[in-house]
Amino acid sequence: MRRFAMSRKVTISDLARKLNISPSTVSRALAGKPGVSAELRQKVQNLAKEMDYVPNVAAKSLKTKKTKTIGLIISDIRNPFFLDVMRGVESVLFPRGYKFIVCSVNENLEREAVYLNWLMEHGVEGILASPLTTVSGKHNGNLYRKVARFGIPVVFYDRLINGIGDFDSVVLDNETAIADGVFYLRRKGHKKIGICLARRGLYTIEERYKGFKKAVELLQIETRPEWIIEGKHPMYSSFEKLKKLFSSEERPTAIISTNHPMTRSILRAAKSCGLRIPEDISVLGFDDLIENELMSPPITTIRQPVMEIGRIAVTLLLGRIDGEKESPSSIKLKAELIERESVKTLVE
Amino acid sequence: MRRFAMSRKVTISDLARKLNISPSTVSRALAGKPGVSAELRQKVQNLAKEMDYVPNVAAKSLKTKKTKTIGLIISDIRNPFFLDVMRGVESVLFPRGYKFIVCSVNENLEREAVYLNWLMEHGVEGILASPLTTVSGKHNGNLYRKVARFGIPVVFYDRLINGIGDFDSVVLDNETAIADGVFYLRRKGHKKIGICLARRGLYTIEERYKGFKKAVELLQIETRPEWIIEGKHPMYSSFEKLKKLFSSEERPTAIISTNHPMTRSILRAAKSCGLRIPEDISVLGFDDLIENELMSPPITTIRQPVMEIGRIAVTLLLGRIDGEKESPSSIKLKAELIERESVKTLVE
DNA sequence: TTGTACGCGTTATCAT
DNA sequence: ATGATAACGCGTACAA
Repeated sequence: MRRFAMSRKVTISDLARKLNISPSTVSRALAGKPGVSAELRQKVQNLAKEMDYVPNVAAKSLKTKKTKTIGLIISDIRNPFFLDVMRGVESVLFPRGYKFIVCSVNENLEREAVYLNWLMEHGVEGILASPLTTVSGKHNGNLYRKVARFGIPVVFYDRLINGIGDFDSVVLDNETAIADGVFYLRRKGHKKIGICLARRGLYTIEERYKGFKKAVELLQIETRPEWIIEGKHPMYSSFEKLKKLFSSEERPTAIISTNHPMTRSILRAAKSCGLRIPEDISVLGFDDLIENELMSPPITTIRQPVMEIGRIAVTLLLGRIDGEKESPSSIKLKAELIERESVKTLVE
Repeated sequence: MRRFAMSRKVTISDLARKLNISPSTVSRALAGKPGVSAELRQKVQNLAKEMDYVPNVAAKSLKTKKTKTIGLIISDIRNPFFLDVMRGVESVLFPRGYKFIVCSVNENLEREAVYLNWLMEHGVEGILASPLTTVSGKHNGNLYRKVARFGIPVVFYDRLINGIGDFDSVVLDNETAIADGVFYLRRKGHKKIGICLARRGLYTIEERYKGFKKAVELLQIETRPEWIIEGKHPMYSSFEKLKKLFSSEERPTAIISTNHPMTRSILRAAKSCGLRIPEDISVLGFDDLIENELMSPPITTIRQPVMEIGRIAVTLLLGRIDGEKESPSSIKLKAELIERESVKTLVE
């Protein structure tokens, strides 16, 4: 099989020349557009395969403005939450021929900005984003607006930016999720409940905290400032505070987590303090990975429908890409409480 | 601040016209190339910012053949292994201004082929791949070769394709990893050892199996066909076989896992059979996620340097992209045995 | 230092 | 049904 050494890539014009027809006909034939006889089309397609023709997306998108690519902005790649989001996203993107660029911004505003600019330059057709807000309330809202003005639809998932309502979004009903958790604990007889806020400022965490406060007030449950553990930058590091709390006599009977890494911290801290679960302290986890089931004891947890979030968000996005003009939809999904064995039933 | 309604995107020519200079000068000014006076350059850059100029990568790459993008082929997105690979990859890509497209082929040959073609069309500058081989020995070797001929460098990570040596690669020294595990178990007094092969045919798994057989023979350790558990399609599903093995009186004293999902299956099966670890059976895990540490007991495991694999692979790739012409390097990394509490010390 | 002219590979428009 | 031509936005060799 002879083949040009390390030659120039074969283009539509090469095919055209070889067949003594015009490039436009080749283009039509390959694109499956009308206006080419069936036989000619066949010949073209055969030759294309034979000559290893590979279409050039850059040239194509210069003309059509389509790249069949979207951007996926992830707030912290270390959180396995996003693995499931990616699965959900991928499952609808692949069949439609879309690719995605992963942008892990690591809770860093500048990185988010850099990536947004890259995505614009790259010509992605849409962006799925879990946007960042710092403790001091800073965010890239204006940049997101610029992206939208630039003609690139954006869908927020998992998180929102406060005061920016003109985007589609898919998030968990965070308040209710935690409130339901508190109700559950109360039903199990718990009246002293603490909570671990993975990181102040984050949309999800603040929402969950709101739910906690509301429920606690409603049920007139005791809680104390020392029982509200706040994570700090970097995430995953409220370990020491937890140990201190767990060593104290004044600890609550149950503690609620607000995301998966935080659940891990809680378990680790309990372990290192020699506390048994649920005998010495009850734990209500957040997020549900397989490991929760494997633990001893298995962890009772608040499960969010993660793949669903990804799937719905990307479906919304593709709708916009296809020209959907409705006003923005704000979707809130319900969490589910998975009962296992990390919460003790207290006698009243 | 007046701004054109929903106007055409601003291009280099727009900037040029506004400043009464030529597009080429604008191009040079923006690209930081010599041949423009400092003041003019400033003026251009200011105007660019003011007018929200966004460079068009498609047009640029049509000229330069550079997209600042690579493809990352992942064999199964459900395996958290790849989260760490992505972290490693990202950590060296981001500072260099490269983006990456994630392609999860889900152990499916056709999907791998589809993605490879997309990546070629898309004009990625390089591809990082964990290539697939089926039980029957099929693989996309020829397609990978075509990609290479097409001028796109490929680096294999985690897995290789048998008989295809003309690519750079970064993999674990799988044989030694498992062999060392066997030695370790033997030192702890174990003489009846089983192994769980996550899925036959996969490069990594077969290599690990080789290491097992060699070590077992060398040490003259007893093993039986029933103690070699084989996963089947779909992955993660040798659960029933494990339960059968664990319920039998004839079970080994220790069992070795060959990847993370398999470790989970083992633990789950042991649990459902009421076996205590390590009293009733010792478990040597493979891969190390945080959860291993949180388990009761914490899992002794073979840890591969996952982020390193990603980091080295992408570094190799960027080298090729930069024109490195050396002959392919095959890098093998060593695993590390993390001793925790899931392996019992047997009296001799 | 700056401008002119062309081409990258493709598609869309208009003509035949 | 097919062909000719222009245009997408940018970089670059060459000219000035």
